[in-house]
Amino acid sequence: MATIAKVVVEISLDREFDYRIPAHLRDSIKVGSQVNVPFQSRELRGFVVGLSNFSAFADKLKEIAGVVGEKPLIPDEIMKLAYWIADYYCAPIENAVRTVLPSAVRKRGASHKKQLVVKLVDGASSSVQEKQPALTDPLLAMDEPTPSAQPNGAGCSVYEKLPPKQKLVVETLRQHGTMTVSELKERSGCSESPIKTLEKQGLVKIEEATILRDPHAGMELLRTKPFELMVEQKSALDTICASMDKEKPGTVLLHGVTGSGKTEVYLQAIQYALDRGQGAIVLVPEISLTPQTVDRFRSRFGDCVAVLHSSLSDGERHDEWHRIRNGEARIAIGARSALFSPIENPGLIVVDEEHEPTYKQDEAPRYNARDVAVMRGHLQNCCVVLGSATPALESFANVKSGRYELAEMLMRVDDRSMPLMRVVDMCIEKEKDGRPQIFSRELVEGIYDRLNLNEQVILFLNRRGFSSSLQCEKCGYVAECAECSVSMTYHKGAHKLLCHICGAEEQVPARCPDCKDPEFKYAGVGTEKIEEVLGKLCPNARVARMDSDTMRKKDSYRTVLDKFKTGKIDILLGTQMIAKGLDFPNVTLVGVLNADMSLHVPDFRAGERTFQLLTQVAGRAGRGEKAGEVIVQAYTPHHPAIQAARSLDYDGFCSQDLEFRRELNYPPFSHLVLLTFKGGDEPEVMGAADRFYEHLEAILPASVTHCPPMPAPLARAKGLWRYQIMLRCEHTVKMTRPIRHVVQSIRLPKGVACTVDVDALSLL
DNA sequence: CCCAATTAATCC
DNA sequence: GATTAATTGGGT
Repeated sequence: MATIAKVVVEISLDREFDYRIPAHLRDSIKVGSQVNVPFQSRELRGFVVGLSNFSAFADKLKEIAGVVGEKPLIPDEIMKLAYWIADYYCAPIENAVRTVLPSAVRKRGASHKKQLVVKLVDGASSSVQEKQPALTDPLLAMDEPTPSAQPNGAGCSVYEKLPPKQKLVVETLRQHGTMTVSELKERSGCSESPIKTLEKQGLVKIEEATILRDPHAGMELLRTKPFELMVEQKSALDTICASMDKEKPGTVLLHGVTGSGKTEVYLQAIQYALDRGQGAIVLVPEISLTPQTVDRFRSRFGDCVAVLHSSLSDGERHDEWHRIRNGEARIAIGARSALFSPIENPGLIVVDEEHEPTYKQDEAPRYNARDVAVMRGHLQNCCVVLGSATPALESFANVKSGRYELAEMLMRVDDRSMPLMRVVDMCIEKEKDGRPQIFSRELVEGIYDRLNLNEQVILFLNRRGFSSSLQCEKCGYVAECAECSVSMTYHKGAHKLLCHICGAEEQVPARCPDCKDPEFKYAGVGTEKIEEVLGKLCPNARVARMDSDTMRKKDSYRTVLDKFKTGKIDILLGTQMIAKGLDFPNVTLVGVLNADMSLHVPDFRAGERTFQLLTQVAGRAGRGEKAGEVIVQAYTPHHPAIQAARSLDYDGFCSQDLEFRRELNYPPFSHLVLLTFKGGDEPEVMGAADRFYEHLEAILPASVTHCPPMPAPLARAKGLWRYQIMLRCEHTVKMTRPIRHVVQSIRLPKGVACTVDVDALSLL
């Protein structure tokens, strides 16, 4: 029996501390237990991460003061995951432990809600029906009404003699079963006194019970049955199930074009896991933006799904977590952090839209949930499915190298064809009219045609605001943010200049601050401007703009989409947020206004991102009976990323982009680690980066590609200067081990901070 | 040579 | 992160 516990405390020290386990706690302390420990002069909370009989600090050991809860909060496998994350992503272990356990569970005072409930005493009425737990068969239809009690009871004479108010209370309880005092008061319309009297007479009981805060209360969904699968879907499902049957299940990359029915494959694969007595985890990129997908899981599996929505309250989150922990929920669905749900014996982990950068956390630990999912699958002998219409090149490469299996679905369901994509060369348009155009003639005609046919249009431009800069025509002055190295965006609606990096607001100057000229040039078009132009182009069309400016209010997203679905909007105009997941059958034209924009960012993934974006946006068209069309406007129409998207040639795009990446030793041919130094004083930041690099260079193995620090593409943000060191190597440890060493050995000047981003996705 | 202020070291 | 020990530096 272990006498020493290794503990990480809640403050970020990145190390373990040894404590003696007092005899009376020997049985209750396990790896993963939350404990209170004396630390210097105070008491801290921490987690037991290991047990031992020896300690190098035997002379100064203190005793664990107490343990929180009976069962360890962190199961073994999740603890192993936390360790792997801390190690691989160069993060403090305490940070990783914190990440795998929601704060709603970890924090002091996190508990189940206790309330007083009123219950009919047995025998008081023989006809009372207890509410049945609908756990047994997930395929049973849920929408059948629970049989209600017969109105006249079993001829109970005591009941007949009750005063009317008390009669009403008993009747309410008979119909709806046990409920809280307040609910009972509301439903029966009585005050508390008749309930109290009934209690005195022994007809009802008032007792304390734990109440589950149900985030889906009152939102019953019709249960669905598995659909008949198409040939490709069936074969994909077979691949997944075969993998699950293996002794060592693997990772399956499910490459399915938009509309090929990936979700139904997930659903049936999960059913297979449930049938084997296993659970499942489903990760989606942005859960608040995919209510339709989430609803499909709930309507197939009902209450054994725990939805870890970002808008849950701490209490709801706490309860959902415990519903998973005690096995009541067998399926967890949510964003990134849902990966750490304590699903016991998971048989399947699904990562939907695996290429999405939102799976990467942008604070320590900077983990990628897709890659950690593969790791969890490996640790728990569980199959992992990565689904996407445009898999990341990293995943594609893992198929090629044989690490992942591939399942492909290249046909849309119901025999629909992929939309036809046309690329319009905006340079030619410019020559025709002598000046840059926002809309090409083809796109304008396309819009008019669709409006005449009463069909709908989606227009996509990935830039919000009215114009991306405000420039003086005379002297060339451009309004820039005081804190960041970017120009201020002009927002016409708010009549403000906004910084899209730090959010700073400024008044729009009446005249140029330098030369006092009152004329400004509005350069770079945003969605706000498009909305204005559309108003002139087609004054009768009903246009809705969707970007983070118009989506400020909580449910405006749902409101606009509902309006679009019911045909109250003709043209939906928006940024990123309308690129994914939307499924509107009446949309027959999708226009992409400036496809080059994402191509010209200084990032080796620019081509890949553009290809993905165009493919995803195109997938919004032609999802109904009528065929869809996509018009892409670009200044570099012949760019391989645009051409590949046009001809729906995923493989072709990959082989050509991989060629360029191989030459420069970029991922997926290497792993990439990005070190960023930030601070308020530029020379100091530069100096710190240089000094770090000197130490690092001296101990880096020859296989690591590296060059000296340079200013980040975004040289300054939120008042901080940024310098970067980029490292590339086939093996991550060859970079992270030396980095760890330098981080621990040299001290950065006060006011300069360093972040380590392993497998960085954003290079800004 | 003193004391405040800043910086480094430690926590089991 | 918070406390304590060590070091600095400007004053007399």
